[in-house]
Amino acid sequence: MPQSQKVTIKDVAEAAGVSTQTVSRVINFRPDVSPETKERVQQVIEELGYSPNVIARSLARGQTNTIGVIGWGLGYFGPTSILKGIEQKTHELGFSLLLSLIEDFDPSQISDLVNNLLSRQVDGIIWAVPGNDRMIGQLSSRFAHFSVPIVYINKSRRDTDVIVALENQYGARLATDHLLAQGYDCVGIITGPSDWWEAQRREHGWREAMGERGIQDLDTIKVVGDWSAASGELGLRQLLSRSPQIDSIFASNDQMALGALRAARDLGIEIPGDLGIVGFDDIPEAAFFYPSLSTIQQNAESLGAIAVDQMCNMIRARKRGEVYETDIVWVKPRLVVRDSSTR
Amino acid sequence: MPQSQKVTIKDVAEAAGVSTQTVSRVINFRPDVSPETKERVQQVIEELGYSPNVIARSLARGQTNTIGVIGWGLGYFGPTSILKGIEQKTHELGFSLLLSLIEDFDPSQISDLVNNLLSRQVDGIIWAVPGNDRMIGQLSSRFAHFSVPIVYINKSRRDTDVIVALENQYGARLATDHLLAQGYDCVGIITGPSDWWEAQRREHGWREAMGERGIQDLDTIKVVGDWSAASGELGLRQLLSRSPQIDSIFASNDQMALGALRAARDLGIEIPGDLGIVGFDDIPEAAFFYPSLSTIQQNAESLGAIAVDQMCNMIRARKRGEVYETDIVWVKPRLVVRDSSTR
DNA sequence: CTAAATAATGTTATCGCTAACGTGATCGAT
DNA sequence: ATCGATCACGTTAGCGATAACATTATTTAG
Repeated sequence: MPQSQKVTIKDVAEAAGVSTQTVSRVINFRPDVSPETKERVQQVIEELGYSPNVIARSLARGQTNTIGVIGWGLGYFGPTSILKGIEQKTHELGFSLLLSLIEDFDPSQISDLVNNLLSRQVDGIIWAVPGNDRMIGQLSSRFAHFSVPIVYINKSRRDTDVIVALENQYGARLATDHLLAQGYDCVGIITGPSDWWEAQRREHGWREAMGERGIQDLDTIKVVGDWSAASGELGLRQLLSRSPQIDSIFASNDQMALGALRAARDLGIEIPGDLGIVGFDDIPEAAFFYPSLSTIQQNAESLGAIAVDQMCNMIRARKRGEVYETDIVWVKPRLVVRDSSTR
Repeated sequence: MPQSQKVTIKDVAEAAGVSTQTVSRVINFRPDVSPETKERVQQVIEELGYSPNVIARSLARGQTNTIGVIGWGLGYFGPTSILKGIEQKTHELGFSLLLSLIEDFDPSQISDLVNNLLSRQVDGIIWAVPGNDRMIGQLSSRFAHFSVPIVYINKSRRDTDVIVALENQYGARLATDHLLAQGYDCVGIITGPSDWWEAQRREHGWREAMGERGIQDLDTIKVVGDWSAASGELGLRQLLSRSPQIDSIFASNDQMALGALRAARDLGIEIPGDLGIVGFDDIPEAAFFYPSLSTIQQNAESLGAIAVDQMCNMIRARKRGEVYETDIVWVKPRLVVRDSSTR
């Protein structure tokens, strides 16, 4: 059926004995075509294996039905799940996805990427890069007067931005409160890099919960990791040697929790008996760690899906000349209790 | 600098007092433009913030500089790394990436996806879906007369296909031989679904190594998993109850190895003392399992990168009317020895 | 000093499609 | 019978770029 020579709308029109416009009407399901003509055209389309050239259509319509994503951190469970959610929703809504990944936060590289997406005439851009809040702030003010809508995933509030974000702070509270409720008294934290928004919010939630318990001097029971298991391992060792009163740990992601698990074992510390641990993310492996890891499950795919929904709403609104306004959309994580935190 | 009203080549031409063709020559670095004109045009471009409309250019040139990827299994380390490699190389070579993910192997859905990519006029398609060999066979014969080149990652040989593949069999041999060399005598296998090419090749490598040792009745020391940790856990239990003589395990991926690790612990089996385990993939967490997991490291990113290279070669060749031929390109994995297999 | 080559532009047609407008034919209502 | 509406199309003119060819100077060679 598919052939190498490209069949154009003109070929179809000639073969069916109608004008290209009529063919166009048929393939776009427009009303003013008689049933007979429609049938005939459809049959010719079938026979010739015609399929419209989306590029040409985009040029004529001034809309590409394509959205661009800028992402980071394939290899981490959260960002990957977000991308998966974005892709699914995008296709569900009949759009295509132009993917760009960044490695680091080089502003000029990012600028190039965005310009590249814009010159490819994407209808919108989803910013799915976690991390450095200040830098994103700069970017978003630069992006503000762009010709296409932008949706950000997981960044701090700025009035003019459309944002979909996980309630990181709430998740951290869930984790910390859970440990406290289990009878642990001093919950230390292994947090992510301090300029990451996610890390900040999670730390904030922990501070809040601890503060309500009247626990002081939180900085002495906190250590900063870099999301890697190695940093979690190191982190727990530092934390325990500095503050032996710590009897439980909230780790800002599961990898660091895994590192902590390993450090504990190497130090002869029993989990959950001597030390409780809760992670964040609920990576698929977490249930199989030893002991199985309690953690905060975030539905990252839905974050991505919601972002795409927002995006399409904005595109539609803009097309009709309306203004689309939204608040931040918050997605709630939930606590998954396993062995590492229940004594 | 960037403004909402789109600036076209015409605007630039008028502002610079030249024809659009001259502007086109400047932005495409063609020789026959006088230095003065060139400079003037470039300045106007700068001032107006002009950036060419890639969609229009694609239509005129008949080439989009875009390649489509069909992927599966974000959430698994291997496939995700492949995608990452593809993305990097794609951008490095000045192409854009249209991403499509599939969930299952529904042929009609796949057909739709491919047609979608083709109607978006991609210059080539990379098939980065592991799995069912027979189905891919069908597909690739259907794809054969397509108008764009296709590169497959990790599938079995077919003469007309361009393929980049990991030496799965070799990797499995490395793993099995390593266990045997460590003094283990009976290496059981937890393999992936039997219709997956990767699973087949890995099993084959294991069979080869075991056969050379003169070990018979391999089917009794084999169990089939589904790549998940849960199936690895179950798999080890089944294997040991059926064939107690097993003293080591080659698991076809790290997740299943993790499951086996956990089953062993729950059964009171000491690793690596009583049982040696080697996985496959080298996911970042593997080094932090307890005990740390010996495994086969595959450089999946380079698989993706090579596929893109091949793709671009094919595109270039086709543009010049040449025929591009290749064999399979093989990528070698390597053994990473950790605690789970050394006694 | 003239013909041919070269350099530096402009013109025209086209890529494949759609929007906007135009044109007959049919039809019901007055 | 006349008129406007509606239907079912066709025509024309773009979308924003490039390819191919045409057109001027301006050199260069013989």
